[in-house]
Amino acid sequence: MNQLDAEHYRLHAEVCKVLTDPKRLMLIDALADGERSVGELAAALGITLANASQHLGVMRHAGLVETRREGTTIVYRLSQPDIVEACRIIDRLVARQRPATRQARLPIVAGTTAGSLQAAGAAITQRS
Amino acid sequence: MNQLDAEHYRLHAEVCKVLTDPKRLMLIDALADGERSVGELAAALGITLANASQHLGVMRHAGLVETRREGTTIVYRLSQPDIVEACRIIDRLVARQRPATRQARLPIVAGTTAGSLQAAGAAITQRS
DNA sequence: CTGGATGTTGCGTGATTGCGCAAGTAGATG
DNA sequence: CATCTACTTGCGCAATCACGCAACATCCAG
Repeated sequence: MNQLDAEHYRLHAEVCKVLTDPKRLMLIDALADGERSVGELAAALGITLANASQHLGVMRHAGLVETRREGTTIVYRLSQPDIVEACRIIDRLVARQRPATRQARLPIVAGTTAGSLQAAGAAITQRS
Repeated sequence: MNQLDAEHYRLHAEVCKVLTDPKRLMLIDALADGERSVGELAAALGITLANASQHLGVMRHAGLVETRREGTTIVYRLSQPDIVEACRIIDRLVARQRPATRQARLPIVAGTTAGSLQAAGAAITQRS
């Protein structure tokens, strides 16, 4: 079962490095809904075009996304949709352990934002 | 569907940072089989005790492992076994894209090692 | 209390990473 | 060809990381 293959672990780590940046995770989520141009993605995340391009370049280099040219724009899509599945698992894992860290920062229940409450609710209800 | 929650993505990225190092991936695989002491793990990976302890410390800080004291030894176990599932997905993903990168490095078919041929075969047959 | 086995932590170093900014490339348009 | 739009890439900086080494902590035995 265990591979004991150092090279394999190195490549696995290499792929995980892509998931190391919040913006790249947002890009994956954005692309999970379908292909998008660099400009659309940059706008969606509220980052510069150059920055989006850099992150997408990293992802492309790792083989997680592919590009298609359409006129002057370049359209990105996930080439390994399975990665979304892996992200979902970690999402749930984070949601599971987030409430604990949240409580540390929110000693009182009262004035929480709608967003955080919603997130907490989702984490609890969340099964699937 | 999309969370659009920057904090969530930050935490997700934080967890993924743990998976960024080959040795930590090996530790996860080793712990997937059951709990082990630091010494056992260090020996299994062929690294120093200090190094293993450091990596395990990172994993513990991220909430992926927990410890139990047993005499003088300290036993680690996965506290989020789901992480193994996520790793499996990325494993398959890597195995799927490895042959491609291999071919780039092995222009001729002839003298390939048994290992790489086997890996390539597995990746092709693989379709689960 | 002494000594030994098992882990953990602090420090310094070399390497990697993310970012903004500016320059460069590629296709469309006039 | 000139120019505009949509991207990409090179550069320099600040921050983070992995590792070895050495010092420290913890538990057990005698």
